[in-house]
Order: sequence, then C-alpha cells, then structure tokens
Amino acid sequence: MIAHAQPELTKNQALVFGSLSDAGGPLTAYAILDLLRENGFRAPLQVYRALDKLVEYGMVHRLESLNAFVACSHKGCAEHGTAAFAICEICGDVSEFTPDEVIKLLKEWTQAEGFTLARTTIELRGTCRDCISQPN
Amino acid sequence: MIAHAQPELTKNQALVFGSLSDAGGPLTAYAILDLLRENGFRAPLQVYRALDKLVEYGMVHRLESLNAFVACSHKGCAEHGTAAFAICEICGDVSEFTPDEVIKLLKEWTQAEGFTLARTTIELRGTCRDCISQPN
DNA sequence: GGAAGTGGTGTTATATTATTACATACTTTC
DNA sequence: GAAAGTATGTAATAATATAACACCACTTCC
Repeated sequence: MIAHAQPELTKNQALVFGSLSDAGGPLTAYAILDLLRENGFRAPLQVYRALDKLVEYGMVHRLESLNAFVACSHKGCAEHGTAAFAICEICGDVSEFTPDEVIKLLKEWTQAEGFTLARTTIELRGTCRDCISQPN
Repeated sequence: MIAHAQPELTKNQALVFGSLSDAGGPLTAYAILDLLRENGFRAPLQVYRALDKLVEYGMVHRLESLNAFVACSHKGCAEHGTAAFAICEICGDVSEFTPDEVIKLLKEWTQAEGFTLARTTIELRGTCRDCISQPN
C-alpha cells in the first residue's frame, strides 16, 4: 500500500484531471489537448507536463498498450496497491483492479532475482462481458 | 501452454528476426530499419509488417512500455505460456520469464468478470541485480 | 489456360505520440 | 530583493505507426 499525497493541483493539472474524470475512460494526450483548447491549451507539452505530475501523484494511470491515460478509479484516489487493467477492445471500457496476490508473486520473483522493482505494468486485452453477450 | 507453428519465414521476416536475435535485446522498429538498410530495407512498413507476423507466430514479443520488440528467449521458440518481462532501466537488459501462477490468478479474475482474455502484458521496470551492485 | 484469390513486397505520404529548446512568470526562502 | 525552484507558453522537431496504392508470385479452381 502506498499513500499518495493529495497535493493542490495547479490550474493545468486540474484541467487535465477534470477531462479524464469527466471522460470516465482513457484519453490520449492529444484528445485531452483538443478538449482543453477552449480553456487556452495550445501545445501538447501543456498536457504532457500535467500528466507527468498526475501520474506521479498516483491520480492518473498510463495505459502503455494504448498510449493513453485514465483517471484512477479510486474515489479521492486513496492509497492503494499496484493497479492492473482489463481493456475491452470492442467498447474501449477499462476496468481497474488491484490484484494483490499477483503483485505479491511478482515481488517474490524480483526478490529472488535481485531485481529492484520500480513500476509494474499489467494490462489485459480482450472482450468484456457486455460485448461478448451482445455481439453487435 | 500454446503451441506456435514454426512457419517458414519470408525473406523480410527472417531478416527482422535475425536482427533481433543478434541484438540479444530489445530494438525499436526504426532501429531495425537502420540495421537493415544495407539489406535493401527502405521504409518502416517493411519492418512493421514483418514484426506483425513474428509477433503473431510468437517468435517476437512487443514491449509496450518501451515501444520496442525483442526476440523470444526460448530456444527455437518452443511452446510456452504468457511471458512477462523485467526491464532494467539502467543497462536496458530485459529478462523474459513465464509466471504461470500469476497468469493463473489473472485468468481466474477474468473468468469471474466474464472478460474474455486475448492478450496479457506484464512488464516490470526497475534495476537489475548487476546494476544495483555496481552503481557506476 | 485464365480468372480470382491470397499473401508478400515496395513506395510515398501522412498520422499519431512525445520531447527538446528556449523564454517568461510566479512563489518561496533566506 | 536575490536565488532557487516550479509552473507556464510557444515553436520546432523527433520518434513511433499507419493508410493508400501498385505490383508480383503463387495457388486454386473452374
């Protein structure tokens, strides 16, 4: 369990986090940029810099296999362990979960190997229950 | 356990696979392109098309968090389960392993959720034993 | 034999994702 | 108020990936 500070966000960070929260799903950096143009955003770097901080604070996760970002699904983004993601390739829905037992096993492997773990990416691609049951 | 066919590779596929095998580590598509210019490669698509097939055959893995590709570490690329990767951020070394117990737990989660799993990405970022012990 | 299908290739152009470099401004601390 | 640290704005460019189209080799099937 890692406790993340809940710092005051700057204006840009708050705008980016707001976009992701409102979206309720993953957005690419450029999609966020387009959403925020009316708020004065003009360049990708404004988005990327905010995202860097939000990821550092644990409030946003990066989905490596999508090159996209998603707001952490924990309310208030309270402390929690390493997250995993199930990504539906039909509807784009992303489910975040916290597979503590999996993380424990992976940590055991790293300790046996002498590997110092900094960051863990677990992403499952497939089809969610809804999209399987209604194949249209 | 999934048995991958070991098809005859086309010329381009063999060249790309050879580059990755020789490299003994991850390469980006554009790094491969540069290595193969002397073999007549001229465009990224020649690399990406070969990589697509090699990944499909299970002979090459894509490292999502690096946007890079690595030859499968199993000799002859025999049948094996889902792979995971530990990536050293100092020396760039990549260790492939097969965490069967982890995969089993993740599969249990997907079955409970009704999620149909197509592809699993597990990537650990950190520092390998060698780079921790000799901090230069 | 020829038509149609399939898969690989070559090439140009373009789309998408991310960073470098530099200038400016604001805040905190001493 | 000078110094240090952090946030911002902007332009340019780098790095990664795909679309579109033409051509060729091979098969298969009538």
